[in-house]
Amino acid sequence: MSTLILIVEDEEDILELMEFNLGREGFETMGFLNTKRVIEVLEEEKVDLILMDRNLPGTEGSEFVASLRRSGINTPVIFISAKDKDEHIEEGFERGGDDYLTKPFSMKELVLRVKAILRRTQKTSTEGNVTYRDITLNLASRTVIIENSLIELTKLEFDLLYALMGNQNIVLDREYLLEHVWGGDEMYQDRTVNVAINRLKEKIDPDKSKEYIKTVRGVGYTLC
Amino acid sequence: MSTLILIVEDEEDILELMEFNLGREGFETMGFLNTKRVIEVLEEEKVDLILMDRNLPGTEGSEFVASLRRSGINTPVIFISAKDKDEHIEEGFERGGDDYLTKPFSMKELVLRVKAILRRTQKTSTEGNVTYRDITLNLASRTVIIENSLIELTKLEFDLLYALMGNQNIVLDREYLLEHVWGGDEMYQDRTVNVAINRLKEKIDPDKSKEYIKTVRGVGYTLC
DNA sequence: TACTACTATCACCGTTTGATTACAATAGTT
DNA sequence: AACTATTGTAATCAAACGGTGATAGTAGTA
Repeated sequence: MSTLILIVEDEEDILELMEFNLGREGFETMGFLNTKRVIEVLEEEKVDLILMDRNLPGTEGSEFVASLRRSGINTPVIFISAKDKDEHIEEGFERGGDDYLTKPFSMKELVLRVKAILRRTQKTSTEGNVTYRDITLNLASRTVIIENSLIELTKLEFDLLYALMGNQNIVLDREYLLEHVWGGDEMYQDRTVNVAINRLKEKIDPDKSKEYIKTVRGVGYTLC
Repeated sequence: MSTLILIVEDEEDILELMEFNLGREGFETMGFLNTKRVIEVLEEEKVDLILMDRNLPGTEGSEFVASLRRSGINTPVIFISAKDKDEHIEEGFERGGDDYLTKPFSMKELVLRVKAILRRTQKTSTEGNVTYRDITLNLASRTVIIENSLIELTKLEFDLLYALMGNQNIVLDREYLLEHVWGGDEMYQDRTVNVAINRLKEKIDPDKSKEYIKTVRGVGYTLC
């Protein structure tokens, strides 16, 4: 899943330069010399960030963004402009810009500001997932997806699976699991882990064909 | 619920100037001349934004922020510095900064960048609508529309629903909800949340056919 | 094969947790 | 003041969860 950046900039050489530099950083870009077809694109494609020149012939870039906002499009925007007076900065921000670059700017700063904005806005979408083979855990939603279908786990089962998945290829002994999954000060028997593992196995692999969790006799359990 | 900005700046007159200008815009500020007591404050108070001078005597501001990030504190940061070379900008961003201001800067630009970051991070603080399935919240008018008809919610119910809708697919535990919805310093019981959720459910889905809010046993609640 | 040590599995049942209702306290309104 | 709306807390109930003991199973070893 790559990141798509839409650029509106009427100076063709600058546009190319921006596309080149962002492309080199692994971003996908779509460049436009004016705002004509931009709305259609925004409706069709999942655009992650817009770089918008404010000094466009015809429409003002900030006016265009303001109209996007009115129609409910909240894609983040970085304005680009030669104007560097406070009043213009203000106007740009007020109309829904997330950042501001004034020409001339270095390509390095462009890339850095782009990354900073994306870091802020993309959060949570990809972070917080753990994967092992065809199992995916999402920590935030506490969901478990196996082979594209949702599996229901109890809190203990989820925590247990998370402990195992966060330590792939490492054998976790019962003492460790009781400490980290069960936690607290209560004393439990080692056997408790066996039963919990068993219940977990039953849920994530009912027909026992996958063998996700391997028992290491005399030690503990592991995903490997 | 006001916005709290924490400022670390060793030049006392500049610090005062910043506090004055941000205060005038309705922000609460806490100023520090060094990083000594900052961590304690971050742990106690809900800080919305940090303004961090990089040229501090002793610790580098960016190094300090890097250590915050390592300990899991993700409060947004704007770096302030006299250094304006690319390499330093880069270092600031890489270490978890969200924006960068170089001295000398105008108070107007400071305020604008602060607002821009807050807009981005606090999401839809007052602007815009939030939707989930056939529920639409309007933050400005604090109204709730479900299936095209208006639903009356109390303040608490609205705030609770907003918290859930602003964190779709994320399980919110009771502690989080008490902190963010109830706020304040009072101590409430976890059970308080149950009852509030129950009342909210009754209003948004009287015949219990929609199942908007899912209970995650042992953890909390989520919209999913 | 026989023995041993460890593990899987099952069923039971106490504990925990959440839903729901009722009540009390408080604040806001008329 | 009387009334109403709001919301925290207590009480009750039902259900889910999970720890434990008993028993069966299995791998390792001689």
